[in-house]
Amino acid sequence: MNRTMLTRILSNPGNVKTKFQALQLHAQIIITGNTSSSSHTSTLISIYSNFNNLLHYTILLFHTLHSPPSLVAWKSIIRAYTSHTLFHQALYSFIQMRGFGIYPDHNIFPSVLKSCAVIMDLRLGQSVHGSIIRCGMGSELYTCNALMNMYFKFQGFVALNVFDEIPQRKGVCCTKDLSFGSSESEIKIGSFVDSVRKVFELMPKRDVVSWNTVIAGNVQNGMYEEALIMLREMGNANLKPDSFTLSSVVPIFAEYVDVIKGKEIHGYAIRSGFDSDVFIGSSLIDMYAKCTRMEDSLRVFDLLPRRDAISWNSIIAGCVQNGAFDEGLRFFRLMLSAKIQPMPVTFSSIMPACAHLTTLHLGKQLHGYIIRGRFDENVFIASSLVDMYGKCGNIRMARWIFDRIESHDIVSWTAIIMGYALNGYGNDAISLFEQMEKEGIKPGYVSFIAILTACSHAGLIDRAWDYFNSMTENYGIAPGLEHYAAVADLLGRAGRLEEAYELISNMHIEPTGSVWLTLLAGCRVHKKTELAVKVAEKIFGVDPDNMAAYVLLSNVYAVSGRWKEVAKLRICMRNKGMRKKPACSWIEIKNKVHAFSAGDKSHPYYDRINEALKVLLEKMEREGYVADTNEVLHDVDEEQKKTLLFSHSERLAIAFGVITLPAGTTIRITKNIRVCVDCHTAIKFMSKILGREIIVRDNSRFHHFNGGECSCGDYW
DNA sequence: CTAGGGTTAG
Repeated sequence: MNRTMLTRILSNPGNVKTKFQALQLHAQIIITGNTSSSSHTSTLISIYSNFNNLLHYTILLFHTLHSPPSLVAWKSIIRAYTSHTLFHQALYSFIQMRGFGIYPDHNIFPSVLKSCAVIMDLRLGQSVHGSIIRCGMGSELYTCNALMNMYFKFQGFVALNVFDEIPQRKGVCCTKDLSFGSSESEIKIGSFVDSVRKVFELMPKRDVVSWNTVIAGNVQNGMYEEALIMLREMGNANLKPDSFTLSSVVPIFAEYVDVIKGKEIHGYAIRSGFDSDVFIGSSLIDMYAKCTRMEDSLRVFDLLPRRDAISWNSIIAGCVQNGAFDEGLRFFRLMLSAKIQPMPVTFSSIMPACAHLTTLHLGKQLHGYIIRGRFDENVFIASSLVDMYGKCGNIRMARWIFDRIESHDIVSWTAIIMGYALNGYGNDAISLFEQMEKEGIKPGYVSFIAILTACSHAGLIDRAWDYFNSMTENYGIAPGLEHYAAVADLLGRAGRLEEAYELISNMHIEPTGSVWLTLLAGCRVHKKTELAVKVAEKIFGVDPDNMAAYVLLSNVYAVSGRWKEVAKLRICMRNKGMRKKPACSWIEIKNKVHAFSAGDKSHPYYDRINEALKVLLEKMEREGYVADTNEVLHDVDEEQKKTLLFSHSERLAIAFGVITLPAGTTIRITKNIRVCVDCHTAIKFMSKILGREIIVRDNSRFHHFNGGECSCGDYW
């Protein structure tokens, strides 16, 4: 190859199609001794920068330039850095280029603006905008699109309240190095949406990307109505929504829980042939799931021709959010066997399933996976681990992980406080809450649920009122159903039933059946039949099929011996097709869950369990245990009542734990309804006699039995 | 030759 041929090739760099050709060309330049020609080298840099894994050659060549790099060379190196997500380096090169007095041309600005947007350099971004205007590029289509995108990213950044961090985020980009723009320009918080509007309005021509950028930006900043207006205007401008538009718009209807509108978009996507798009698919899966339409969600997932990590995340999160925990776990396993790498969010989505199922072994397994994948430093994941261990009753592990989180945010604080609350350590929860406030973290809606739960489970009425009032007065948070329920529950169980009734009657939002239900439970504990009937009527007024209310009311009647009423209720329930869910307890032994229901004789070890219970009972009675048959709500004689008590599901599960687990280890069981008074007393005796910790999780909390005491302080 | 999208914990 001679010089003329070389020049011809280099004058038409678009002809270089493969990496091999590029390398060959490089060799030719060296062979023909043309290395000192900076125009040849610049062309080669630009050729190299088009290829993905030739970044090192690009950089190397760039630094061998003898004379100051040309605009082509600068653009190539900036483009190469940007495409390798090395945004700081890209911006540094841009600033250097300006330092050489070289004027950028229109097609370099989009990359520069993107880099500013990614590394959140607000100052440089605005400064580049100034120079764009001064270069007369202020109405160039691509540049304007990139500008609008950048300003929307900035807006989101400001909304996150992390504005203080900006000086540290400057990185290598020091504004003073810029030879253009006002280096000390003030950043006006909240003006970024206005900046977008200005850019958008001044655009002489807008394409689909312009509209998509504005629509997506509005959605990401929570301005849904504005986004929908823009969608309509886009149509008026005779531009058809594409797959990008649709996948930005679908999340709006997920947020609005508007499945009708969501389906409309879905239909449009199908008609336009976008329904196999992974992006749209994922947002549709999420939208249907948030609208509790899991069948539709699953169908979209099944019909996707290609599934990436995000489609898997969406379906897993959807299942878990809708309470289909086993299904969620199934998809998680399928994801792993489909060889799709889980992402940090995957764990955050699946963890609540372990927390709800209290499958500690599964949670531990996931924790192991997280540590091996080095995901454990992610705050999201750490918080969900704290939550999971707290909800599985392993408060020590929850605390251990909590203490290892570098900087605690509101979510991790709330998770640990809730952990202590559920496990009956009300005072620890309160001192953590105070510590959180001291460290300047403002408690939010959920934090108050946690602290009120803590007060409720520890019987701290005055503290609860203090927090309940301070929530509105000091933090401007209006109490929601959960807050009312926690306080009503506390008052109810403390016997202050009239006060609870007053509270619920004067709520600023309409009370639901479940709020009244807490009071009904209080009536049952304190045997207040008249009030119970009144409360039950309130419940059936808003929620006629509330089964828990039927069960509680029938228990209230049973306590006061009104068996006729009990029978009437039973018939009523049967007519409504309701069946009382049988009491059931579980214990996990060697990763296997063993379930027991009261009087259940089906377990293969039944004889040994029964024997163990008998031995235990003898020892308990010697220690002073007397069976309390008051709580047996069946119209039977004393002896039968005792037999019924002794075969309660929690006792069977504990006895099975005693005969299978090594002596001294903790026995953990889960029960689907509240543990009864007599079993609570009995388990206290058991923990003392056996000299081991027994942890019982019922449907609302944990009981840690140790040395004859329970963490709930007999208050539950 | 440069620009835009989906999933997340209490």
